[in-house]
Amino acid sequence: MADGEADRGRRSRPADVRAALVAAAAELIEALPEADVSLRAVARRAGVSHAAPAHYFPSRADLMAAGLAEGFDALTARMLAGRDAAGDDPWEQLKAIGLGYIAFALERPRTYAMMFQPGYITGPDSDMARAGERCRAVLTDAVMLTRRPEGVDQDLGVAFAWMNVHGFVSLITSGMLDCGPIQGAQSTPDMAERLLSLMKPAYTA
Amino acid sequence: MADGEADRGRRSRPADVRAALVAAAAELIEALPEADVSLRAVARRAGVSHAAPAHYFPSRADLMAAGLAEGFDALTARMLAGRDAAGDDPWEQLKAIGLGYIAFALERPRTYAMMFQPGYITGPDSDMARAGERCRAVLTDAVMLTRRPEGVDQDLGVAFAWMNVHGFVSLITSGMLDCGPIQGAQSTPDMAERLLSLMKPAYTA
DNA sequence: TTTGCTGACTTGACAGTGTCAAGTTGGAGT
DNA sequence: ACTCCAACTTGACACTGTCAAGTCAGCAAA
Repeated sequence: MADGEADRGRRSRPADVRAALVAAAAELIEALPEADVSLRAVARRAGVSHAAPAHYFPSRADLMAAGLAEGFDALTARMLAGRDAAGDDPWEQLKAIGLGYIAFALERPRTYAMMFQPGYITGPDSDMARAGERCRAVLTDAVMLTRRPEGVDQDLGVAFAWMNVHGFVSLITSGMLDCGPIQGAQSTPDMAERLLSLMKPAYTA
Repeated sequence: MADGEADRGRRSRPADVRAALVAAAAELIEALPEADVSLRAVARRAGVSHAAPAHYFPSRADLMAAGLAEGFDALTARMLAGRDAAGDDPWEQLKAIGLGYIAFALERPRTYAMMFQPGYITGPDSDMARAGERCRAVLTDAVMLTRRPEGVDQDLGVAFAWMNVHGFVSLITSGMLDCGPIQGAQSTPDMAERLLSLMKPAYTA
């Protein structure tokens, strides 16, 4: 992205290999169980030797973190799309953000689960941590606009909203929660909508 | 446990080795990151050869599942202890169950996280699945006793409560949520109490 | 007592893994 | 033309899960 000349190289200038590795990692993260996403499998898919990743990433965790940072950015985009499609009511906007969040997590369950796996965020100033921070900011802004009951400060409101959507998708994807047999809920999105509606009292005056 | 004669064997009758393996697995699951809990490390800790586990468990996942089933039972016990220490009000009982749930998860974070990792529950009639079912039953019973607003059926109530506590502890243990900087919350349990209180409108008429 | 058998492991091997050390190579700079 | 160096590759090591084969105590039958 920094330099524009992309014409000269026959193949694989440094930036290309790095980008290919990250892209391959992102693909395999969604395609395979976490334990099977090996450094060597990523290298194979990117068409480089098994030790090439070591030149760009100190360890397997760092390569995974690069792929997961893209996941956070995609999640952020989904939340923003939901918000912008909603009306002007702060609560409706917050709910739309939550539904966008849930939609992303259910579409890319393995990526989502791995994003929250401890061990991949190395430090508070890593790419992945900053991507996560941008994601959180969307939620924080939306909560800030709501008029909450007394005692529900902004941080509490953010925590409540986040733990609801995160808990929901985690239970679904881990197979603990079945939306099928639940009375009156035809589908998972329908169930998500009904559940998020239960949060309303915390975000309306 | 099934047979009483423990005197004859010089050492390691079959039940002993199996139990030692499960106990070693449960210990290592809490002591080490998930990827480091290897079949061989468990076997070493139990004092048997690296292939001994294969005689009792078809694969690594099955051995882990046995350790995690114990985790579900401990979680169930914690929830029951919370409920029994609470008063008669159904909502207070439900909240106490939630706080017990959270306390367990924060005390044994790695065990808890692994319990919800997909891939360890092999089938609906596995030991681990049944332990999970017993755990869920405690929550279901407590929700059943509450008087909920119209439209909040029992399944919806169970899902809402579960996703709240599960989401909370998952965000905490994955480092996404810090209780430190949150206004007015001195500690994580204090924060948990304030957050669970936000669920009250869904469980009171 | 000897024989044969079976369950409960152990030993050994194989392919695959993350990571480190050393080698190779193609292009830029002088 | 020569040097130099980044960008890899090759090779090795210890470790992993799983399978095949071996060992060995205890027991039933002869």
